[in-house]
Formats: sequence, C-alpha cells, structure tokens
Amino acid sequence: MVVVSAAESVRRPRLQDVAAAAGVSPATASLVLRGSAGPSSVTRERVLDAAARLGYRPDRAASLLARRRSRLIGVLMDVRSTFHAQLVEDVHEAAEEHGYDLVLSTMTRTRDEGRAVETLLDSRCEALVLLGPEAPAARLGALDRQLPVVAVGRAVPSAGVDVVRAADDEGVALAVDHLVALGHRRITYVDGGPGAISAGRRRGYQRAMRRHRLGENLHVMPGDHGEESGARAARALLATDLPPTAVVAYNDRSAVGVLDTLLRSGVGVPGTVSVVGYDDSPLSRLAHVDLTTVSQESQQLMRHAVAAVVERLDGGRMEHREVVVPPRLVVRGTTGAPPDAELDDPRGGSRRGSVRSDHGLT
Amino acid sequence: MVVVSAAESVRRPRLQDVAAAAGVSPATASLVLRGSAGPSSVTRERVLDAAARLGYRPDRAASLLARRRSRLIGVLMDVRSTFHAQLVEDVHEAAEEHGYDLVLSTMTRTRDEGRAVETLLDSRCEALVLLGPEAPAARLGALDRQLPVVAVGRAVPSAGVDVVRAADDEGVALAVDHLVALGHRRITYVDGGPGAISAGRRRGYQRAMRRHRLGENLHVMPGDHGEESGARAARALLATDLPPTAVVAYNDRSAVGVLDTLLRSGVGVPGTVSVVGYDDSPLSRLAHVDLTTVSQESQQLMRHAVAAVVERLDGGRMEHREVVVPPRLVVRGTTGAPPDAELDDPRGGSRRGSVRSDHGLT
DNA sequence: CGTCACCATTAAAGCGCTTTAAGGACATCA
DNA sequence: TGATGTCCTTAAAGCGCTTTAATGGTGACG
Repeated sequence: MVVVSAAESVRRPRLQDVAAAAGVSPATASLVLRGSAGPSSVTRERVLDAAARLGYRPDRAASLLARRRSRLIGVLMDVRSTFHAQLVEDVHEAAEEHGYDLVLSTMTRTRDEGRAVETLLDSRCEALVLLGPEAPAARLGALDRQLPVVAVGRAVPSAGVDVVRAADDEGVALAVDHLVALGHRRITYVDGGPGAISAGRRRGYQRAMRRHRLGENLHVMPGDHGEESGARAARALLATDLPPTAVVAYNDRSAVGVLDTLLRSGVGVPGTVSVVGYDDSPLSRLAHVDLTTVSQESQQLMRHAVAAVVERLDGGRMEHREVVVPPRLVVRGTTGAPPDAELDDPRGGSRRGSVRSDHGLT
Repeated sequence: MVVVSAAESVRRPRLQDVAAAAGVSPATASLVLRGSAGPSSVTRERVLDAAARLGYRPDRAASLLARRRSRLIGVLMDVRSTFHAQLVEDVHEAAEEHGYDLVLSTMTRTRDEGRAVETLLDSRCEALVLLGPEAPAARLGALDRQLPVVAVGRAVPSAGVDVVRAADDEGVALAVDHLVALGHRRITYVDGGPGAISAGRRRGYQRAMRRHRLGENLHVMPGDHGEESGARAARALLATDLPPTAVVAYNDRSAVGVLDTLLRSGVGVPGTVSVVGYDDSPLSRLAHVDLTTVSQESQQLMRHAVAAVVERLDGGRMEHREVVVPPRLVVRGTTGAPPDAELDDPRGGSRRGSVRSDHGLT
C-alpha cells in the first residue's frame, strides 16, 4: 500500500499528458502552447483544447531549464520603500512590453543586498535592475562583467554599469524656481544626509539659489531620509529670529515632518511658510497632505532601465551608459506666495500667482 | 568565427566543472554541496575548494527540477502595502527556520490576484501564503485542493483553507477598554467600509461599548481604508453639537486622517480628543504621529502561517484550521483622559491615568 | 586465504520542457 | 511513374542538477 503525502495527492498534468490527450507528440504540444509557427490550425485547436481540459500549466523551472534564454530580469528592491513599490509596478509593465518576465528579490533585516542579488543570479536572470543599490561601485562593476546591470537612482561613479536616474539637481532647482517665482527669497533646504542622491539635490539647491542671486540666503539644515529629521528642522527654524518663508526638503517624508510640525505650531501653510517635498510619493498625494513636490517620473525611469537591459541583451550594445531623466514639478497645495509678498515683491498678495493642482483641499 | 552574444560571454560554471576540478564525479560534488552525509572529509574539502575557486553557484531552475521537493512557499502580496512589507519580512524569517524558501508575487495595476497566483503555481511552490486575498472563498477552496493554502488576515467563511488572522474584534475592544479606563464615554468609531475585516472590527467596537453600558453612545461613522475617509469623518464630527472625546479608527491610515484634521482645526490631541488607530504600522510609529494603535503582531501571524504550511506539508495534517492571534494595544501619545474627566469621572484631571510609550513627542 | 560487511564513490536514470534535425505524407511537375 | 517540393509532425538530445542503486575497495573476521 502506498501512502500518498498530502503534498502530491493531485499530480499536475505535464506536457506529455496534454500531448497524449490531444493525440500528438510532446514536441507538437510544446510548439502549439508557445505559439510557434508550424502546427496546423486543426492540431493547434486539439492541443489547446486538451490543455484547457486538463488545466495544464507549464512548469516554469523545467521550461526555464530547457529554454536557451530565460527572458528573466532580476529586480532588487527594498520592500519597505513605497517608492520602490511604484518602480516595481512600472518595471513590470515595461518588461512585459519587451517580453521579459521579472524575478523580485527584496532585502530584509536578515537578508542583505548581497544575498538578495545572489538569489537573482541563481534564478537564471539575464540582467539585473537594482533599485537604489548601496554596494560599492567596484562590486557593481564586477557584477556587470557577469551580466548586464542597471543601477536605478544612484549615480555609480566609474560607470562600470548602466545608470538610470533622475536629474536630482534639476529637480530641486525646479522647486526653487517655483518658489522664487511666487516671491520667496528666504528659502531653506533640509538636507538628506550623506550619499550621492542627497549631494545632488543639495547642489541643485545651492546652484539655483545663486542663480537667483540669493546666495546670501543659502541655508542648509541637516537632515536625513525620515519624517523626524524634517520635524526637527522645522522646530529649529521656528526658533529662529527670521524664519524662512519657504522650505524645500530632501524628500516627501522629510517634508511631511516639516509640514506637520509647522501646522501643529499654528503656522499656516502655505499662508506663512511654503513647503516642497521630493518624490511625488503616495504620501504627498494624500488629500490631507497635498504636498507640492518633485516627481521622479518612475514610469520613464523604468522604461529607460528596461530599454537599457534590452539593448545590451538583444541589441549587442557593449559600452555603458547613463540616462538622466528630467524630473517634473508637481504643484499642489503647500506652496503659495509668501506672507510679505507685498513688501518683497510688488506682484502681490497671498496665494496670488500660486498654480494649484486640482486637489484643492488643505 | 563564432560571434558570442554579450549575454553569454561568460559561461557560468556548472556542477560538472566543479566535479572535474575536484577530481570527483558530479554525484559526489552534489552530495557535498548540499551537505548530505556520505563523502569523506577530504573529498568534501576538495569539492568545496573547487567550488569556491570557480565561483560556482547552483542553478536554481535545474536543482528545482531535479529535486523531488521544491521547499518553496509562494507568497501573494500587494507591494504597495506597508503592512504586507512587514509581513513579508517576517514570513521570510519564519520560512527560513523551517528550511523553506520564498517566491514573492505581487499584484499591480495590470496583474490581478489570479495572475499573481498563477505565477506562484508555475514556480513549483508547494504551498501558498496569501496576504489579504480577495478571491471568493470558493476559488480559494479550489486552490487548496491543489496545494496547501493559508489565507492571512481574512476569515474565509467555509474554511476550505487554513486561516491565520488577528482577532479584530478583540483588538478594537482593547482600544475601547483603554479609552473607557481613561474616563471616556463618548467614543466614536470610524468604519472601514465593507469586507470581513472591517465587519469584525466594527463588531468589536459595538460589543465593547455595550459591555461598558455605553450602548447609547454607540456611533459609527462611515469610512474606508484611506486617510481621506478619516479626515472626512473628523470634519463631520467637529461640526457636531457634542463631539466625542475619543475616536477609534478602522486603521492607522484612517486615524492619521482624523488626527491631521483635528490638529489643523486646533483641536488638541489627546487634550481634547483622543485617537486610536489599528495596525501599528510604520506610520503610527513616526515620532510626529505617535499614534496609539493596535498591533496585529505580524511576526506571530507569520509564524503561525508558516507553521500551518509545514504541518500540512511535512506533518500530514489534512483538516483545515483557523488560528486567531490576539492583538496587542500599543499605547502612544494620542490617547489621554478626556477634558471633562473631572465631571464625568471623579478619578481625575487631564492626562492622569494615561500610560504613555517612551516616544514622548506629540 | 576466502568471505562478509561496510564505506566512499559513481553510473545512470530521470525532473518536465524546448529545440533541431530528420522523417512522412501528400501534392506537383516532368 | 518517379522526382521534387512543401508542409506537418516527431524523435531525440539535451538544459544542470538530484538521487538511487550499484560499484569497487577496505579491513575484519572466521
């Protein structure tokens, strides 16, 4: 007597079973199921019928093993990041258009970037898209010698890999331009801490301010990626003699920290102080946050990333490339003319000149 | 002359190469690399050496195909949900302890639950852990006939699958108890819309209120999963003659909506109104939100989920089971005694009796 | 010195699918 | 009728690894 374990009580049908049911060879069945030309329409139908009747689903591992190419792109992400979530969604779409499938691998407490990447390698990925990788450039370069690697978001110095990123400096410059156009002069920047992305945005702020001849108003507050750093900066700013009329933050989370502290202290936004974030994250879109921010154009970013992969895989490109996607300012409800606009700028009263999105709350 | 495509310029070493380098057969090499007993320690070392020298990494597809069991658990998730992110992290840990690996599959705009599950099926998963599945119970039951299925978070009526969920009614009851102990009487609940989870929490509120003989203060406001519904409810409440002294929301996002609206309207929290959320999401832990909430104990949830899978796979359990994990109240800074505590309750002044977490901001 | 038991090692048979070259069937043409 | 194609279909050889039964080589034992 054979004891069947629960796990295998129902054996799933194999290609062979379908072929038998359709009265053809496995080879023909395979051809039909993958849509290759060859089989006649009558055979075609018989196979398709049989497959449907049996509820056949091809075994991925087997087909992966047998196929010459896997058409798999490995994506490294941090499952905790909402921005990565957005990117994953868009990379899914882009990959699909090129007939590639995705393997997701995420970092966790007990699973660092290295291990996550190894999983991808072991899964027969033909190329890797790394979202905000932190590995040293040398390691990325070494990886790229094994298979095409695209780093998203981070500018990898020696360009040993393809890079797709947003023009961070331009993004912050857009924010500054917007605020200056509204009449702001005293514009403070809340920093994002160490790191290349942070440096780019900071530089963008500094250059834009100088460009507007506001060099003497340059003011960078220390900060990091989180809400709390924004809150801290806002508290510090409120304690100042002459607080700024506008704050640009490294990212949306930091900006929300600023926003929250200001509102709790009874400071009107944008009545008294305007706030701009960065990322156009779901957070910023919440009706009750309604944050003016800078969009990284996730969809475009991922389109370029997938295009880069495809070119190297299918197009034979060998050299590396860096694509810089221009960001886009998303004006929502946290920016307006400064309270003393009448004094600083003859153009006008509160809120005049403010271009609002259609959210209209706040 | 052979033109080598960029994709395959460096062929990765196979088991055979390692075996050859170590001067043994592939069989031995396989045995060593998987740590099976048999090979002598000297052989062992030679193989391990060779593998390291060649940078060998086993091909997952091949080993999956050859192995009798895949030891793979498929996890269906929504990459946009921060709570799922937490769950994934914890399920990773739990699975690892039992020697199982994970395959993640997420839904996106263009990829519904059904397709995401199919991917998992095709990947040779031995069991499925579905985070907050929305498929009809019948479909889940059908799936379970193919392989063990655990639904997390959602109570599936006819119990055609294993279920692991938090005791939602108890959770809300904890929140109500806490508020009543602080002296609150007029406690309003902001609903989460249709759905089983929402119903459970609503029921928990109603029962707890009646238990405290506060049946006449029962007040359920309509709402859903998002921040905006909380904000809406708060605005409505503020327009009331006699606003409640405490609000319990369906989830943290809704609670944050409430919180935000109250603060912007100059209503003190918890001075004038206390607010309680649900989920203990990262959102609630933010220092500037510091929300009293109910934790679903993600780690325990996932431990049970994996245990359920393992029991059915390796333990031969056949019948279905439902595990209900008791939730835990996390007291932070948004709850305190009601403003009129002196009148309602002789026990005391504002804030007395409030047990705070060590966040201490607000 | 032959026999047995035992150990480390390996040959070989797949896992389920893809792919290519070879095979058959039939129609067309000389 | 035989030669020449044109289509369809299929046999067979893997993909890279796991696993089991079998191999050969020990030393112990009678």
